[in-house]
Amino acid sequence: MGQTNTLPHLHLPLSTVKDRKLFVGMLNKQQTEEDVYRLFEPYGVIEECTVLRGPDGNSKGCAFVKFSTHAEAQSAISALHGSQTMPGASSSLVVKFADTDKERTIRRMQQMVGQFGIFNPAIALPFSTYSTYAHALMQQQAAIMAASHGGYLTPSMAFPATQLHQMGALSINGLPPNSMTPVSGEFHQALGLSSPPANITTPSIVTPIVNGFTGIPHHQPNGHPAVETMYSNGLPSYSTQSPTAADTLQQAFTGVQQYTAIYPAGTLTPIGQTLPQPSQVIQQQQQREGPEGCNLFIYHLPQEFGDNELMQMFLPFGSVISSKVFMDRATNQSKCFGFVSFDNPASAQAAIQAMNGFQIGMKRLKVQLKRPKDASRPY
DNA sequence: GTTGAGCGTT
Repeated sequence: MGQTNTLPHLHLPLSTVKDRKLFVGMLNKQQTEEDVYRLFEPYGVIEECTVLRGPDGNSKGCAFVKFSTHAEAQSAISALHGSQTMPGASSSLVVKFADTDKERTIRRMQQMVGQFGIFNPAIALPFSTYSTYAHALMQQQAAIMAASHGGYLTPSMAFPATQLHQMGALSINGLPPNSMTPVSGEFHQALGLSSPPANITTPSIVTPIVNGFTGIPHHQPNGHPAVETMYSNGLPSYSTQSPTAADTLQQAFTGVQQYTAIYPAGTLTPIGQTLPQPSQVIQQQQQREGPEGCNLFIYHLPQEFGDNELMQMFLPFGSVISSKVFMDRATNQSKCFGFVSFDNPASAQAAIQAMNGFQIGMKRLKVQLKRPKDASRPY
């Protein structure tokens, strides 16, 4: 005897909203409630259908659809998730159960950390009753994270205060450190940030190997020219610079050579850092820009450069707090520009002086301060 | 060919 199509409300306690409410993503911005309704109608009785919109009324490209039963919602997922790509959408339709309240709370905290570096839930959340709840949630999350790491890693052990500062974790002014530290640690783990975002110290392996740009011959299996060959065609334009600058540049490119030799394409691990176990590979893209005057825009990067090669190239000028090469999403190819952020403006200026106009192959790097996003703000 | 995207949780 198999299952029969019993009506859920006969046996289950009143069906909770969350197990029959769906989040729908990857709609296009033109699709209305009615369009979404028609899409989901075949799979059950729809009690609610809402397209999420911004303040200006424009669709955010996603929606909520609430069915009358869990089974209907599940069947819609099975039938529709990934089934099609809406015109103008960047990937196929997403249909999944909507976040629970807990997940929503955590998501909000993550957003606030990403935007403001706020790690104190009493500040991050608008109401104190929520902050108590959030704190409990974070402890729960921290326990899970700790368990998955073998339980030995605490944030306070993993990060010196200076490094936390670089990461933007201690950015609340006017709060005594001892009021923040315990909370920030738990929060840090709750957000899955238990490994540093980048190797901030200069890798020791760069230092001893300074032999010029012809480098160590090695071949890459993918048929791309090895990165170091790009620097072997003549000494670039920095020859008028001081010997100190030249040394620094040699270190930079030797770093790239060493890096690519050890970690061929695609790995995310900076040199000098042990390869993480898969369970430790956690999203670490929260941090973005550094302070004003610390963020560089770099254009004409070699096609082969990824985030880590970019970082290696700029590490000799200071503490790189982030590096990002823009990729074409469709082709997964570099767009040959990117960003590097330092923790202080002097490093950024030193990097500009040394690297702007640097010739690589047929191109010269453009290295300049990133344009501020509010560049032409009126008043 | 040019500035931190994208995927969005009421």
